[in-house]
Amino acid sequence: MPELPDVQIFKEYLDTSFLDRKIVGAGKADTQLLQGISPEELNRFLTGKSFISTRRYGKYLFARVAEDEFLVLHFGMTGFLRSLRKGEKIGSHVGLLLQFEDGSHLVYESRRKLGRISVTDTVERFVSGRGLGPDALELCVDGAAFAERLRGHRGSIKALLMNQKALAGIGNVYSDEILFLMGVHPKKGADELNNKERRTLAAKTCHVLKTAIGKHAGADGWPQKWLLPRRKAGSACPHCSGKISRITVSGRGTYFCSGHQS
DNA sequence: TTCCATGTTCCGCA
DNA sequence: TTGCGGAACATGGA
Repeated sequence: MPELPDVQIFKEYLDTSFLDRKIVGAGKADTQLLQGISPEELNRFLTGKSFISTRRYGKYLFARVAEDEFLVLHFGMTGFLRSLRKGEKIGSHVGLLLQFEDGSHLVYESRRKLGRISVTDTVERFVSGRGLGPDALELCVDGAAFAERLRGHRGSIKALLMNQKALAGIGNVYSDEILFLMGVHPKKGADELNNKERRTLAAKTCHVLKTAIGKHAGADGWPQKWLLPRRKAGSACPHCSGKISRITVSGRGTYFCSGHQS
């Protein structure tokens, strides 16, 4: 589920398990996933170096291997990181396999191959090149600034939350969760919100992101009152007597409670 | 078989 | 000109 909280968990995984280990080879690089670099170039780029530090911005994960050299990972809809078990055969979904000097392996996997692997010299240049808005979690330090960021958009409130140019990191699942907990209909116009509602939306967004990260993006289970564990048409709403419905908003399958989200 | 799926990008339209 | 909504993309599972 690679939205901001999921990518944050991947970052913490790299930080605890793969920092400062020498890379001795980068293989199995899938050319469908590589952007602006060949498998051979990527291998040369990484071999002999190690991850010095990592940084997450929106749904992107940056692993620094030199002063001005970063590996950039984007996970698409189905990408994730894991280590290789001993003696495990490499499956066809592997998009990148990093071998470390100590014998451990890091695997980037992507079933639907919608992820992207690239390199950059600075995070800032990459972010501005993509036109990404401020990172949603970083905006949480300033509620007023966050609320201000939500002003001036015409489309639906759900589309605004998912718009990476307005706010980087939130996708389909967490935008539904935020609006579910706030009790707002996903098709409500973003320009219909008043100042107070924008502040509430900002606060609710931060609450959802931080809680999801605290729950290890679902590995520790979801809060009982959340939409996530019952993201299915016909499920009973834990807040009212309503039922969960599925509609399409901005071309994405959207789940909400027709009872308390109006 | 058909529909749906957590991602981004591109195109047409207002 | 700008921003929004929907289709397309690749692949697998229900």
